[in-house]
Amino acid sequence: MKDERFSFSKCSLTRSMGIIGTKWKPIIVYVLQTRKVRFGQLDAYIPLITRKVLTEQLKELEDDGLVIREAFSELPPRVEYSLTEKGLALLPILNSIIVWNEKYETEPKENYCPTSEFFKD
Amino acid sequence: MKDERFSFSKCSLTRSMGIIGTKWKPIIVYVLQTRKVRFGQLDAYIPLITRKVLTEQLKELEDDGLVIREAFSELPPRVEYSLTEKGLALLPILNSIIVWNEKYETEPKENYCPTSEFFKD
DNA sequence: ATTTATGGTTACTGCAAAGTAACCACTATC
DNA sequence: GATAGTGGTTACTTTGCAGTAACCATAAAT
Repeated sequence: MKDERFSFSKCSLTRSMGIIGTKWKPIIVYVLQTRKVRFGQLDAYIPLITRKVLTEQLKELEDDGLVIREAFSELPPRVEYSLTEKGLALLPILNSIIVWNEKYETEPKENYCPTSEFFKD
Repeated sequence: MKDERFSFSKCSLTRSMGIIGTKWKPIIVYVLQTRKVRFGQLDAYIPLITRKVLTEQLKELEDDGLVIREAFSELPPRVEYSLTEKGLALLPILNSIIVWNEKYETEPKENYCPTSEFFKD
């Protein structure tokens, strides 16, 4: 997030929300898990995300130190994304957020968060 | 957060970020802890927050089921805010987010998150 | 030439979060 | 009357997130 109101805050919580408190980043991190995933796989697997937003968010996640982007010199072009240690450390927090929400959501809804379970090697 | 792109999402993570992924709500929840705190105390203790935003965020936190607002029939007017069980359950998550950020922040900064430690009974 | 595969990029738009500035209501005190 | 205490409310503005639509580049296959 480029919003300096978040990133320039003296409060660690606020700075953190500037990184993860967005619509798509948590999902991307959650989907990556421990795998290396290609752009097109992410695009196909995360419902409703546009390639424009996916590109942006991956770039920001890379800037924020959560994601590694590995480009290969080959054609068709091939790029793989994976989590850094920092990104991996966020996973249990995301899981606890899901558990928290599902426990206390007023009108319980199904959880359709994409996971990495469906990726084929 | 009124943004329906978050609250109407099928993904529990996205709905959660719609509730907590904002600038001020995490701080407000963090400050409340287990205490009953008055509007003016929150205003005085959370640096830089405007009464306008504080009012809004408290209202939304109440709507989201994280905060209880208790108004007393007296003058001067007295209103007290406290966390619900749902709000209390979020505290350890906020703590782990702080720990995560401080561990992995590129250029470590001081953490000036207001806490409830300074409230006098 | 057209389509497919791969990973994007660009121009534009709408909307909500957050901020600024001013104001409100009631009561009590000086 | 002015100030202070309490808890707000209102009108307006700025900014960035996210979405829409179209396009780009390279290579290979039909």
